Amino acid sequence: MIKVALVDDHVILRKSLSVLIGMLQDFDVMIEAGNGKELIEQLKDDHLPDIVLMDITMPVMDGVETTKWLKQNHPSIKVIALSMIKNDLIVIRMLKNGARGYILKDCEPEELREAMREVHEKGYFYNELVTPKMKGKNLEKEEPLNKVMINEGELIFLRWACTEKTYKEIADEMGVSARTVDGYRDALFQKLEVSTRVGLAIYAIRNELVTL
Amino acid sequence: MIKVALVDDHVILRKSLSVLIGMLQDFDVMIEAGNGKELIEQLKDDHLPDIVLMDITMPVMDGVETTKWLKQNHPSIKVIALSMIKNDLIVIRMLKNGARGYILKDCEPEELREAMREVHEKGYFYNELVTPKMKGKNLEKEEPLNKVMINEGELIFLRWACTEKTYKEIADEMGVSARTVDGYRDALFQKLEVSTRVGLAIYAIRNELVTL
DNA sequence: TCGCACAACCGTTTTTTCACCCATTTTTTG
DNA sequence: CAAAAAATGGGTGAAAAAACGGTTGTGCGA
Repeated sequence: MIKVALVDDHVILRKSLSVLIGMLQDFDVMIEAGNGKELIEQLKDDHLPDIVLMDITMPVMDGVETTKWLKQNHPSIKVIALSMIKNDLIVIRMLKNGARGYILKDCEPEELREAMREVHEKGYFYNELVTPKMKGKNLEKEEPLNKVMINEGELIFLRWACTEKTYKEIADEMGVSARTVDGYRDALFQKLEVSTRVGLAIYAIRNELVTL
Repeated sequence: MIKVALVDDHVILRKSLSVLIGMLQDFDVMIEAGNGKELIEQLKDDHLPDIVLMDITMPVMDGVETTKWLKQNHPSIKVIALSMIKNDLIVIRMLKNGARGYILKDCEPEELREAMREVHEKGYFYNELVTPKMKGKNLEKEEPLNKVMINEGELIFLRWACTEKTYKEIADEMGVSARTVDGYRDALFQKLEVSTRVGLAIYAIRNELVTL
């Protein structure tokens, strides 16, 4: 029996997915959690899941943070990202933090089953979403995996850009000069191919870079 | 047997919810659709569902549009809105267009079951999300149901506000003067209690007023 | 050690956004 | 019908955002 944990903030999806997986041969849902923190609280060292199906956008503790924590504290647990969106940046962020696969919420149940089986047997599941990101890359190192790689400062700024604060106020929050913030903005305009602050916010939301 | 149709754009949720509902006594999922248009295409006059569980944010044809269409073309079909968010405005919009109930995606399966049963037997399911909106109101009439009632022009503007267009360009798109657009903006700033365009966009997205 | 790339920083100019003031017309309502 | 409310269009000025052209310092590899 392969032990599965489900982490997603929508009860209905969690419960019904639990039923669906429970019907599959060889799989047993042992943990359900509404966010990363709830998952961690339920983990017991002598009774860990083999696989975690992890949503990305969640309150309290999101999928990226939780995957990172699992990699450090329970590296034997294999995380599969379960996301609503198809986006290079978020795929890379999850893989870099230790996810073994990345599938969409509108995949067929059969693909989900195959992903869980492969991850359990081979340790990874590389579908067409993941493969292009793996071409001779070492995910452990900080390499420029993608032209659209956003660095830490830019990411923090991007999240602030989704608020009503002015750039000046964002600069204060981040502890850098207003001009530096302008630089982040200009860099992101180029990388993300947008030209307004609304464009930034929409991008961040669409790519689950912010918790709304 | 109560015949149920599921309309949601995420295959996994649809399939697993279908399994969950199928396990309940008296309920049978006869239609699954990824959006309103798919639902309509599958409807046959001699074999209609009793209940439709309707997601709100969907591509092609969203939950509000689809509910409105069903009310006009198949008033016997009872729609229950199934949403991710708890928000007065979207609750009212769904009810005004004919929905018989409104439940959240993170409710317990038991509440879903109760909602379906009540809607089928009594014609409506009013939980704590809906009741406050019904106090002596006639939803058929265009009444000021709420202080935060957005009119049609403002709603169209609000959707444009989630793009990279300037107000001038939005005015051209809407075929009104730039000043009128300013008026829409100022009215929404007050009603929605925001003060920047990013605030508008975030509100619209958070409340599923736009299809991202 | 010499560039090279890149992040952080700075200043200026133009465009857009926002906050006030207002008038006119249409619709709603008592 | 008359009064009230809502929708539309308008102007000005201050603030913010965006486009542009720069400098400096640091790390890294050829």
